[in-house]
Amino acid sequence: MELLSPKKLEIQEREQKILAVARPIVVREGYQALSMERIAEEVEYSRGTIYNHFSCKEEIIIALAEKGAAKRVEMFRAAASYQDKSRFRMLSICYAAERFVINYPDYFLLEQIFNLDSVREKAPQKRQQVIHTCEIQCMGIVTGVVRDAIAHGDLALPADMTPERLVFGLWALTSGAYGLTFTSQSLPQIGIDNPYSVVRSHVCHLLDGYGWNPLTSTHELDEVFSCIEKSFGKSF
Amino acid sequence: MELLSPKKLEIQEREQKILAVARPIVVREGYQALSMERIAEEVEYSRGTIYNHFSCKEEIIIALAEKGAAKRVEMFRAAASYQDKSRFRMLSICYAAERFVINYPDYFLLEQIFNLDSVREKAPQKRQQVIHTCEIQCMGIVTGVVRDAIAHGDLALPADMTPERLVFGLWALTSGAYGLTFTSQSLPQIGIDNPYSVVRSHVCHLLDGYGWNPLTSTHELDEVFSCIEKSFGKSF
DNA sequence: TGCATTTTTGACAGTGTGTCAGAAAATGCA
DNA sequence: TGCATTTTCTGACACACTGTCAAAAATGCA
Repeated sequence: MELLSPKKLEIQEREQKILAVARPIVVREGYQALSMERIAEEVEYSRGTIYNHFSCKEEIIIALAEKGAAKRVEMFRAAASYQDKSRFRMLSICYAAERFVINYPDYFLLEQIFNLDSVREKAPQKRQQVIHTCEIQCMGIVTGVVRDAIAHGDLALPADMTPERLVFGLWALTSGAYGLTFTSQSLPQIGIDNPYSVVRSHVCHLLDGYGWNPLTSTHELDEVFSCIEKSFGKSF
Repeated sequence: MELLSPKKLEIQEREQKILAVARPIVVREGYQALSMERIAEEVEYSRGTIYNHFSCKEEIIIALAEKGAAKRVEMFRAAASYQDKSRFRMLSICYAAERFVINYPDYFLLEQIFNLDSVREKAPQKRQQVIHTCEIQCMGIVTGVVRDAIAHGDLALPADMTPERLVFGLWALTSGAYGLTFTSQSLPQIGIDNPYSVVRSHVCHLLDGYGWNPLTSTHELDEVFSCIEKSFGKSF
């Protein structure tokens, strides 16, 4: 399909190499520690060459975050396509969100950094658009499951609630919890040693609060999730 | 109590002046735009003098975040001290959390910046401790209300749930939602024009999911919150 | 091979950091 | 008040990083 000259190929490869070098720096030492100078040293090209690929270090952050966003879409899509009761599909997506954070904590951290205005604003519009599109895609996948639930009579939303609003709540709950997991120093001290199981529990009770059938009783919770876990096997 | 020499007083005042100058820079132009150089220019002292007060710009961020954390504790305390049914007190605290973000978006943004490892790690341990203590205090206030609810028979938690875990869920939901409100570009596009009312609704349904009495029916929701709003009047 | 095009380089000007020796100011005391 | 002592302030210094651009090197094609 694409017959690239050796030079073009080298350039493409170098782009990936730059990202590969940048990623551990950002993740392990923070955004502050990332500098074009340092990247140039590590990939053994001059700073000018790095600037041919990325206009600034913020663009590198976004390029990394893009990969994460695409991965999440992929995982959500797989989870939603699982054929079963609507509630089970919803929980599968929550499981996917959990696995995303556990399997790719780097991507999650990068997302947090990207979310800072000061970082996002410096990067080119086009890159931001890619991530935005992924966000909308995830949203679409999850609201799709909610709509299916309503269509199948598993769920009846109150007048002031829409599928989007419900999903926003789940999104807030999970991203908030995982965010706190990474940033708050208080969690172990107050006895939250496994935030993931807490999130699972809250998601279930929130769905219960909206009457999304079939309700999950507490003792079934682990069972349901281990069933979901099995059905995905090693694929996540 | 404290008879300070005029010089000591001047120094104290200058510290506040530095913070007052730094705050709008961080909030309006982002963490990137804050520099000791710029602060020095604006307060009309040399850079060396600024360094006598704060070891680095990260410490300035934390000093600002400290004020916000203290404010939140104050608001939570006021909300929890409201004498009424446990569920009503819980919702009052959620209202306080909402007002905090609405009234002091600067503080909320600063908190987000402070939460980045790269910023937090550079600041002195002692400052971090202050914020951590505020976090624990807030936690204590809210879990106190949960414990009261259990003691009064308004709430019975399932076996795997503790007051701390429940509060963690509410904390995640609210901080996640408000975080998204500030950072996500997708919200208006998917019809989330008032995230605050969505959070209110989810909090109520989550509490319903746990069977925290008296359950709030959807049409009562606005009523309950406007009642809370009135009871605090202008105090928030 | 030679020449046009593309790619790479590193020097440059600019902005910022954190430190520290010495200048300046404030304070205490006879 | 004058003067020694202490405290506070300053700006020059060494260093790190940014983003640019003219010149150098590599590449590819006739």
